[in-house]
Parts: sequence; C-alpha cells; structure tokens
Amino acid sequence: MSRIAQKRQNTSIAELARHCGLAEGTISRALNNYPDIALKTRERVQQAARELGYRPSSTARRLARGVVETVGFVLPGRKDHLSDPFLSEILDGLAAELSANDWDLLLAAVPDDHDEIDVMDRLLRAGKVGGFAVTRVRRKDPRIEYLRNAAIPFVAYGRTEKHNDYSWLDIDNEKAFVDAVAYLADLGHRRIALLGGDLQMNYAWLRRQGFIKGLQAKGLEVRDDYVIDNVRVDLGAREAVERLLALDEPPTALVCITDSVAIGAMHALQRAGLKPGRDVSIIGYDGLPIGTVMEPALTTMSQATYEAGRQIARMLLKQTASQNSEISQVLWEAKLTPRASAYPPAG
Amino acid sequence: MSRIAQKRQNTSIAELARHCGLAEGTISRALNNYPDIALKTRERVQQAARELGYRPSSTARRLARGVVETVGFVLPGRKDHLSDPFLSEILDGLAAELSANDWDLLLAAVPDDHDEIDVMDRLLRAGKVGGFAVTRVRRKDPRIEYLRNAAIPFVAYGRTEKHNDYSWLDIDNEKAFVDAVAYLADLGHRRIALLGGDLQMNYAWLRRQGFIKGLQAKGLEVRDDYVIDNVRVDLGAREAVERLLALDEPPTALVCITDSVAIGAMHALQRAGLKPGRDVSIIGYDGLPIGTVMEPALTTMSQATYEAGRQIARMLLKQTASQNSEISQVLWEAKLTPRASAYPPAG
DNA sequence: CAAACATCCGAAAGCGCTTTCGGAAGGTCC
DNA sequence: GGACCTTCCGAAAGCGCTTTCGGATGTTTG
Repeated sequence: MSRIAQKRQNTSIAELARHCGLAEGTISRALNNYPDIALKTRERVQQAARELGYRPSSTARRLARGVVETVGFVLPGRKDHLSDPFLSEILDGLAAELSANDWDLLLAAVPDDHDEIDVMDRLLRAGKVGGFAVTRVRRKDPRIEYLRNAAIPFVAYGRTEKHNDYSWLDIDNEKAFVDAVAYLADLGHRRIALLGGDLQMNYAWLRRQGFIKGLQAKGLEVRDDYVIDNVRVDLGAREAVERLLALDEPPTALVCITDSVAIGAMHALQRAGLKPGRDVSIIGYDGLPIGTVMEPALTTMSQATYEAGRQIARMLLKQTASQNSEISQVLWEAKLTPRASAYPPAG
Repeated sequence: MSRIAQKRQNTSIAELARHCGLAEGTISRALNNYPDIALKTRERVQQAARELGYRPSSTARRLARGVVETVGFVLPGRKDHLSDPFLSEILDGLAAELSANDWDLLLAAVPDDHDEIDVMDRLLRAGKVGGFAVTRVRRKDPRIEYLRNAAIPFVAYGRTEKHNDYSWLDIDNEKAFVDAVAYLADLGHRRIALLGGDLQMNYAWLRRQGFIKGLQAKGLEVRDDYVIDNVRVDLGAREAVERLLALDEPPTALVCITDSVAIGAMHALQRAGLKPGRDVSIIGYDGLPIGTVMEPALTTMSQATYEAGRQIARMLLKQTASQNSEISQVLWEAKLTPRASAYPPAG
C-alpha cells in the first residue's frame, strides 16, 4: 500500500464552475449537451473548458454513470503467438475504432495459475471492462459459453461450431480453400495436398473442409495421404513435405494452412532439390509481406485483419449502445493473390 | 448519450458489510490489511468476501485513492507495424507482468488528425493512465521530451541519442553488429556489406555504428558502397542486393538490419543465381521463427522481447511505487544464433 | 480500584463527476 | 395584470469505495 497519491492536478469541474460563475451541475450539463442549457451558456462553458484544458476524470465519470467504456482483450497464451502474425493488426484495428469513439482497449494476460475465463471474470467483476473481443476461436470454445451466460457484450473474431446465438465476424475459411483448390485445379493440377493445422481451431477445421469440398467440386479424388493435419510452424512443414514426396505419387501442388507453413514447405522442397512453383506449386494463407520477396513469390490468400478489428469494434459499440442486443454475424471473404509459386504442373 | 446504465449487479462493499454486520469502513480496512483490524475479524471478512465473490469496483477505488494503476501504450502508426514483428511479444510481456500485479495495460491508437503526443496527453488528462511504456524510439523523440516534462512515470524500450535522464531498457544494438561483423570476419570474410534501416530509428543508427566499428576492429576497410541505408522491407532488399552484386568487387557477406530484410536478400541472391550461405553469407537480426525453416537456415541475432516487456513493466511498477523516481537504465545483449546462412567465403 | 493505555471498530467526509428535481426568472396570453 | 408556460439554472443526492478521527470497549498498571 504505497500512499503516494500522485494526484494529477488537472483542472476539475469545480474550478471550471468557479471560473464560469456557474454550478457544477450546469457545467456538466453544458458539456454533455443537455437541451436545458442556454446556447450562450453552453458555448461559454465549452470555450472555457477548452481554454483551461479541462478533461473530465474518466474515473469519476464512470462511477457516476455506472458504465465502463472499455473493451477487454485477453491475450492468447504465449505459445499461440507465433502462429498469429496478425495479433497486432487486429489490436490496431480495435484500438483505432475504439479510440475514435472515446472507448478504451484493455489488454490482459493470463497468469500461469489461472485460465482465460478467470481473467475475463475478474476484469468483469472489478468493473474494468464493459465488453470483450475474443479471437482464435475454437470449434468448441468455453469462452463463448461463459460470455453468453454472463450476458455481457462481446464479439468474436471467428466462430464456434455452433454459432447462431452470438455476434461474430469471420472470414469464410471454407470458401477460401475451395477457391484455392479450384485455382490449382484450373491450372491443371490433379494431385493436390493439404498441409493443415490444429483442428481444434475452427478456422483450421473449416479450411480443411473447404479443401475437401474444393477437390470434390472439381471431381478430384480425396486421398487420405494427401491430407496432413497439425503441421507445426517450426519444422512441421519439412516433415510433411518429406512424407508427401516419399509417396508413390507425390502431389504436384500444396495448399498450406498459413504462409509460415507455406514458406517452410518451399524451403523443404528446395532442400529436396525441387523447385517450388516449377516442380511443386504452393499456396499459402495470410498474405504476409514476406511472401512478396520470396523466390518464387508466394501465392497466398489474405484477409483484411486490420479492417476486421475495426469492424469488430464497431459491432461492439453498436451492441453496447442499443438496448436490444441483436446479434449480428458477418462473413467476409479472403482474397486470392496469385503470384509465381502456383503454376501449371510440370510435364 | 445512451442511458443504458448497464449496471453490473456485483456484490458491493455495502452488502458485504451488511452480511458481516460490520461497517463499510471496517470491511475496507480488513480487506486491505490495515493493522487496526482484529485478526479474527479480518479473516471473517476475507472469508465472506471470497464466498460472495466480492471484487471491489476498480473505478470507485481509483476515485477514492486517486491513483490509476494502468499503463498506457500508444500503438505505432500502421505503417510501422510490418517492420515490428515483435509488437505482440512486447505487449504480451507487459501485460503479463502488469496483470500479475493487478495493473492494467491500456492500448490506444493514434487517430488521423492527431499525433502521438496528443493521444498520450488525453489519456493522461482524462486520468486513464498513470504511466507509459514507449517503444520504437527515434534518435530524437518528442515523446520522450513530452513525458519528461509531464513528469509522469514512463519507461522506454530503446533510447534516444541523449538518454541520461530517463529510464529505459535497450538492447545493445551497436555491440550486436560489432559481433556480427566479427563473426563473419572470423569466418574469413573481408568484403562485408550492410543492409541498413531507417536512420531516424536509433536502433538502426546504432547497428550501423556497430557495423562500422566492427569492421575497424578487424582492420577491414569501411567502404561507402558497402553501406546501404534505408532498405525497405518489401523490395528494398532485392534492389540493394542487385546494387551490391553489380559492383566490381561484390561483397561476400551481408549483415542485414532485420530478418525480413535478410530473407529478402536471400531470395534476391537466389534470383541472381547465387546460393546464399555458399556464395554469399547472410546474417539477420530478430530471430524470427521462420528463419529456422529457410534453406539455408538463417544465422541471426535475437533479443528476448517478451522478457523485455516484462522487465519494462517491472521498472515501471518500481518507478510508480517509490517516491523518489530514480531513473534506471538497462542494457541487454543480443544473442547470435549461428546457422547455415553464414559460412566461410567461397574460394 | 481508578487511571492510563491498547485494541478495535463505527461514523462521516470525501474522491470528481452525473442527474433529478424544483424553483426563479422571463415571456405569452386573454 | 394575473394565470400559465417556457426556459434556464442551482441544489443536492448519489456512484462505491478509502481513510481519518474519535470513541467504545477491554486490559494493564500504580
């Protein structure tokens, strides 16, 4: 209990009132555009406020109004970070839209001896946040469960398996991978493999589904040995590629769950003496900037993550503003960026 | 002015008091371990608090105590993001340490029509934060200036040119690049070039300095045409490499300001028909995970960004806890990770 | 056994705002 | 010119905590 009481000596509403020769309540109503304040008075007050650089204490304001204009964001565990190159993008988008509406974004980490839901609950109970944004949604996700029960505003980036009763924004991962397969098939590829991800994550699951549907749509065989799940970012891609190349009929094209995996795969091919793009085509997902400098440049699918952050913030703001919390669900499409790593099959 | 007043019906201190048959003040002191509460009473109260799931309203607490246990972090502009693969790492470190001490981390973006200092000032004046963490420090940085004048606690990750009067944690970028050059020189390289960065950023400047000092220390000539500044992440590396390869005596090794640039350079070499590692050695900086899957794997220097975040949080906490705001300055070293992309020169 | 002292708790005043309520002033109407 | 409206503002009660102060107990001392 350090009693420093480092009280910022900001101009308070009391000073402003004295300065204007008005009551505090009047000042407050003037600044908050109550209709019962004479226009002249209001302008005088606002002018004075500007001059004195008055900023109402957000703390006092919160206490008085009983609302918390802050959304919470619980960071995923450290392990997940590497696989999420866009955490900062989405945070940026959230912060941008929230800041523009005078809302705040509160970041929290999960201590070792707690779980994510604990953390959210504490934030909520301590009155630190008035809503949440959640990302990296799993097929079954207890966080969603919790938030729904707590009846607190939230918007998810991604959705669970069952997802009809809450608000989310998601990318159509399934369609993205249908498209990716179609793109390769149209180039002439018949033997297309998937380097997939953690199937607990719904996006990975849906991409896998899309991959399969895409094959079916093009009348291509769905071969078990062409579907490799759970490819780790580090050396998983190499192992997967080696496994595929060892097959009697190795694939001529790879669809990868992320650009990181795709890059790993490209190098694994090189290592095996094959030329990515020429000998084996590759498509990634994420649109990492680094893909442009690869040789060959990486064909990839990208989603507007920053914009997604903003959109989520907007949805959240709307949700808290309106009494009736209508759920809203938005599905965006990923965009395929053709580059040199996907090419008609050799021969 | 939406009047939703979505008042969370949490157990308040009043309820707790009623429940225990004690006065509110007593409850408060019991929970905050005041010495003038009988041990028995305190335990009874804490027990009851646990049972009722009581969490004091952080808002009310702030107002009463006049302290804000929140540190602000203003996100760099969007353009800078791509060049900062570790934003999320440092945020994670900050959040981890802060959360563990019941502090909060507030993220803010800079709207188009404002600058960073405006944003910080607003956060400060509105009483939303009690301190700041700042990153991506430039050689001359107005933010540091502002924060020093405002006399508000802050810790910088990185330091300005003049840096004796505030607290910071920095990586010894100069030494890192001295080491990188030494490493290459010891492998036998005599013609070493630098792909440098934006010299307004102090880290880039210091790495450049280190590069030059490193050459001198090994008795190698410092050639202007071997120093390329301002290499952009996208295609800057390719241009730079092409320029270097066109020289009469092209370098046999490249030291790159970041891994992204290094990766770009690797592919540019491949494009020119050269084998990175064999024909031209490359060293990057950042320790991106992706470097491990490259072929050849990327030799790189890395810094413990997550730990840096934690350390900065700790410094900040100490700074706000102690009356006398002693400045503390910490310099950490980067670690060289030798991999296959740096190799003795051909011939 | 009264006096002096600890020990423990209740009462009450804030913290800096918001918001309701009522009333004073000024304007309109017939 | 009284009755009735409007228009505008002041007063005061909170929001949920913290913290100071003093007083009521119970305990030790001379």
